[in-house]
Amino acid sequence: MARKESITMQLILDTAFAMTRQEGFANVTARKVAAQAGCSTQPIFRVYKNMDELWDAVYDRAAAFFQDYYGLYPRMGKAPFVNLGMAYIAFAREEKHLFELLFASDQENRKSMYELLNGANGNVVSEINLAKAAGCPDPGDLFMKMWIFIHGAACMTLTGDYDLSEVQTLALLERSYEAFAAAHR
Amino acid sequence: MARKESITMQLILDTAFAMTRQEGFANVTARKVAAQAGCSTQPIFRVYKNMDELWDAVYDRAAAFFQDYYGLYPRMGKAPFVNLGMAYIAFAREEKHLFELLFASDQENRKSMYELLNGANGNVVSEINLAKAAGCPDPGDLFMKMWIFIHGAACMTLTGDYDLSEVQTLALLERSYEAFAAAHR
DNA sequence: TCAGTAAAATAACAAGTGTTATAAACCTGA
DNA sequence: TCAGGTTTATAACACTTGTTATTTTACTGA
Repeated sequence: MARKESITMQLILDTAFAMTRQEGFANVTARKVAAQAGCSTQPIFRVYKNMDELWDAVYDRAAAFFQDYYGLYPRMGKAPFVNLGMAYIAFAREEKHLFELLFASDQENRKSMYELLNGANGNVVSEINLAKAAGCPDPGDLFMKMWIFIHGAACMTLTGDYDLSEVQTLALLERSYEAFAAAHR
Repeated sequence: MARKESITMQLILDTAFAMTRQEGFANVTARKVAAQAGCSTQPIFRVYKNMDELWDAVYDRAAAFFQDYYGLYPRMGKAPFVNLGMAYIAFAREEKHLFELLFASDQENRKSMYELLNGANGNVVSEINLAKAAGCPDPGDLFMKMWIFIHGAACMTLTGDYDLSEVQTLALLERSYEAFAAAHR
């Protein structure tokens, strides 16, 4: 019937995502994706109506990527929220552009931070339950405080204003949790 | 000798700065500045060698603007760092684009966060001295923790993930200071 | 008054952008 | 084999960007 498809949606999304990881979506253009994928710009606009649709796809991919990243990140902290926070800060350091896309940009189609963190596995809910089980009277409030702190460290990483080692960060988060939790008693 | 200058450096910088305030420097183009200033693009490049130089000028102006903003911001907090933090967070809410330019972008010519905060008046140093006078054993460390927290809240306002009132924010910062300070004892 | 000179306006260039028209390539059912 | 239809490549369009010739304007010292 017709010519066989050689440039798949997969290939285009893979390429655009890889470029976003390396240089941010602001530097992803139709021609650059095409060059990287070894084709013309035509297949891109066959698969995605326009660049906005490609952005949506890259965004969803980044969200899934973060979920995987958290899933694979080693558990080193004992206090609630600390493991999630460690992964978050490491993600900011190692995946600057993805972090920006997901957590530090003000796009139209962006999900809320809570939605992204909680993901499909209910990461946040689990941690809040942990805090509740540990006897915290207001675990939601504690989460808010911890997350403001953690987000602050992550954002400072982006601009180079925070540069503590993993070990130091772990201690910082554990102690901050302790400080916030103590204030609740 | 020559024609009188009608488009001054002042006018161009004022215009570019006002536009940056409203829509961010990413949306400031030579033609748009010219249109706003009621002239052609030529005077811009007479005064500034290129757009990068204009960026530098706008950046310095923004830094000075933040200093003024802090100077005029009402003192409502008692604990060290709280007033500075309140102004910082309000600045993020009210001057989104300037905040981004100064504190949440990763440009080449950007100053460090500490430099910007401390300014010409030694704002940070004063606050650290206050904490020391209040008997804090490690005021530098306390500042770091407080500032991570404050920066987190400010960055969340940018993305709409933080939306507490001024009164609530004040209470949050005061209590956080207490929590961090208590952990130092 | 008028020549010289600096500033400003006009217009253009070269890149780079998203997107689309057109033409070539290629696969498959008949 | 070959006609129809889909995918792809090639070009092009329309637009925006920074930046720079070129020309016009207007001021001032003589």
